[in-house]
Amino acid sequence: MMTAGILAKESDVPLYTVRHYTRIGLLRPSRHPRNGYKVYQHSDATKLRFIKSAKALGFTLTEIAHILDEAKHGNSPCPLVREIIVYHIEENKRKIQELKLLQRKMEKSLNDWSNMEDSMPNGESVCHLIESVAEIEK
Amino acid sequence: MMTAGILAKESDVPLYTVRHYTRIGLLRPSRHPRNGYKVYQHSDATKLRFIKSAKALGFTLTEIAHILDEAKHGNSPCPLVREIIVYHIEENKRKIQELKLLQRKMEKSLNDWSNMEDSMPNGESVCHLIESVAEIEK
DNA sequence: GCTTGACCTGACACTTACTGACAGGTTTTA
DNA sequence: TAAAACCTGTCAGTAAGTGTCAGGTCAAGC
Repeated sequence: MMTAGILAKESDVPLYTVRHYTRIGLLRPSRHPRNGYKVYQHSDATKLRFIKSAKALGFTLTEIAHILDEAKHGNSPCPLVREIIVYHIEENKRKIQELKLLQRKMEKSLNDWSNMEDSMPNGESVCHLIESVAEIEK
Repeated sequence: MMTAGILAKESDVPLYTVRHYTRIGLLRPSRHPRNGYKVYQHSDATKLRFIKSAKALGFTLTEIAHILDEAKHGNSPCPLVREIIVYHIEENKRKIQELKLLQRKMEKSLNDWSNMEDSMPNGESVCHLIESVAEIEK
């Protein structure tokens, strides 16, 4: 039994994150009958810890919501967890390749530009440095 | 002199993107006096081409807006372009390292989990697979 | 018993770069 | 002349927060 601020502090999570999770329904506090303040339980701290761990493993909040939902319905969320991480492993591999490609492209551009003068913009060109990269790719 | 649809088609950009760029002020069409339709010039096509190229090099729309602004004020945007790409090269390097770390973590987790049974959630645990990863890290 | 400061509340705007849908007005083509 | 194609502005949604606002509540000190 605690307020949002206490839960945030004890779980080492910013207060606005606790509020955000509450707003999107990941956390479902009850209400203090007297003042209407949100009241969190010990199980919310467990849940918040789980959310932190899952996020650190690359799970999105939407996926975490599905996992929590599965658990709430009395099913083991583990098969879903295995399925999601397999997908993330593939996606992340793709993403890394994409960023590496961009990295090479940026480094090559900067290098090529070292021999080029700055130019003034006109109706046909904004910055010939960037336009030259597009030209090469054609 | 053309409408949004024509500009989009000629520049091979989705119509909603042209509208989006217009809404955020990257493109500034005049108005047809008769029907109030937006009217784009040849220079907008040049600009749109530039935006496409800059985006492909990793520039954000906000950065592109600054570059365009510099050009509009009659200054060469090239120094700014060089400065931004140097920053992106560093940032992207960092991002790649971060994703590689995540990749190793995910692969190790999936591997470790192959020897673990699925579990049922309770008040102290949601999914022991994910919680075990957090435990190891402590 | 009252004030002050810390804490709580909901609501909203902003971030990135679109993506999609909506209702209604205009233009072109058959 | 009517239907098809295209135009308009506006709004909501995406992911995951981050930040601000005005105002309500609580505990401590005087």
